[in-house]
Amino acid sequence: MTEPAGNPRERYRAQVRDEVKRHAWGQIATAGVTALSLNAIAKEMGMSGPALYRYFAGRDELITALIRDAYRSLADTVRAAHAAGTTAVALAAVIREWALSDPQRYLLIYGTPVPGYHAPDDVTAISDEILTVLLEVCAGEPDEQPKTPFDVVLGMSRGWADALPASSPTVHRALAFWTRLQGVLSLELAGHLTPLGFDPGLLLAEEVAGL
Amino acid sequence: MTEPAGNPRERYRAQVRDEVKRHAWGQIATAGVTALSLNAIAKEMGMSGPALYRYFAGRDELITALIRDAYRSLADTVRAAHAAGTTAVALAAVIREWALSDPQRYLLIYGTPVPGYHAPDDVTAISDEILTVLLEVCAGEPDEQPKTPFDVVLGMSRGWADALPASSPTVHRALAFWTRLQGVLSLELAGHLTPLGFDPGLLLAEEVAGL
DNA sequence: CACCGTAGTTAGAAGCTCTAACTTCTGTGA
DNA sequence: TCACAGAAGTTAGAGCTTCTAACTACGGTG
Repeated sequence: MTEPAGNPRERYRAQVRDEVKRHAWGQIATAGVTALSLNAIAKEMGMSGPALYRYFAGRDELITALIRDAYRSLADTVRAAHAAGTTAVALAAVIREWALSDPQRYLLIYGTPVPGYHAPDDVTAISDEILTVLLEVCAGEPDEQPKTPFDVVLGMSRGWADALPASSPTVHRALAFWTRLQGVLSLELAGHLTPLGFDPGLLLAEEVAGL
Repeated sequence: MTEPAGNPRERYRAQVRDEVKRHAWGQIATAGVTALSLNAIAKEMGMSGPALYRYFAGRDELITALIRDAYRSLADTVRAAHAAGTTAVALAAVIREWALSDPQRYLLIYGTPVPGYHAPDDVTAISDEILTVLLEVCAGEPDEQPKTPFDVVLGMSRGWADALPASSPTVHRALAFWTRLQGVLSLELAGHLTPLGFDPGLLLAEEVAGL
C-alpha cells in the first residue's frame, strides 16, 4: 500500500513479502489454505525453499499475514460503503460481493478456525472496526427503548459495545444483521445452497430488510 | 450401529474401521481436520502406518466417512426432535447443543470446504433428509399464499422442494430458519462472538422465534 | 489338511516444514 | 575507493507426512 521508509533494503523486503503473498493467494484460491505450501511458492518464485524463511518466520506467520490482509480488505470495503451513505440492505449486498469475489479470502476469516489459534491484537482490532461501522449503519433513534428480552440483556452488559453510544435495540439489530449475513454467506460459499436452486442474494436482501 | 452380516472377517473389519474413526475424531476434536494423521492413528492403535490402507483408501476416504457419520448424527438428532413434536425454537436449541457438544464435527460439515471436493450422493441424500424435516417443522397452512417477492420466486421454481408439498412461505421460513441458525452457530463456533460477551443462545432463540 | 485371501509387516519414493551451516552479494562508513 | 557487517540466498539434512510395492504370516473354507 504505502511506500515503506526509504531504506532500499526495506523496500525490497516489502516487495518480496508482497510477491510471496500474491502467490499464496493464488494457491489458496485454487486449493484452499490447507494446500498452501511455502516450498511451492518458493519454486514459483524461482528460489529454493528455505529462502522464504527470511521473509516469514513460518507457514503460520504467512497465514496470519494473509488473514490480516483479508480483514483489512473487508474493513476498507465496509468503511467505503458506509462513507458513501449505504443502507443495511445495500451494505449486505456489498459484503456479499466482496465474499463472492474471493470465497477463500472470506473463508480464511470466517471459515473453520484452527483450534489453538489466537489472532494477534491488531487483527482483532480490525474486526472491532468492522463491527463498529455495522453499529453505525444499524443505528436508529438515540433514545430507543429495549423491545425484547434479549434487548434487556444487552442493555445490562453489552460487552464490546459498552463504550459505544448505541441503544440496545441498535446493538440487537447489528448482531442480527451480522449473523443473518454470515448465515447466508457461509452456506452459500460452502456450496450448501447451490443444489436448492435459488438466488441467495434475494434471500439475503429480505433477511436484512426485515430488521 | 447395526451388526453387519455374520461373516466374522467382515465383523472384524467393521470393528477396526470404527476404532480408526474413534481415534480420528479424537484428533479432530483437539487439533482440527488439518491435523488428522493416518500415521499417528496407526501408532495409537499399535500398528504401523500403511496397515490402515487396508481399511481406508486414503486420508480423503477416511474424512469422507467421518463427514458421513457427522451428517448421519445430525440427521438423527433432528429427526428425533421432530418425532417428539418440537417447535422451531426448540429445534434450533437442539441443533445448537449438538454443534456445541463437538464443534469440529459441526465444522467438518459446515466449515470451510476443500475447493475441489464433491460429496458422494449418499451424503447429499442425508443433507436433503435434514432439510425435509426442517420443511415439516416450518410448515404452516397448506394453502398459504406468497407474501414477499422472494416467496413468488420460490413459487415459480423451488428447486429441491419441487416434489414436496410445501407452500412457498413455508419454504421461505425453512430457509430463513436454516440460514439464521447457521449464522449464529458459525460465528459462535469460530469464536467470533466470544469477545462480544453475550449468550448466543438467546440471540438464536429470538432470531428463530421471529419467523 | 491344503490353500487362498486377508492382515499385517518393512522399505522406500516424494512431498512437506523448518534448522544449520555456508557462500555471495551489497549498502554503508572510514 | 576500499573494507566490512549484515542481509539474501544456497545446499544438506532431520523429522514429519501420505501412499505404493513387495513380502510374510495367519485363519476360515472347501
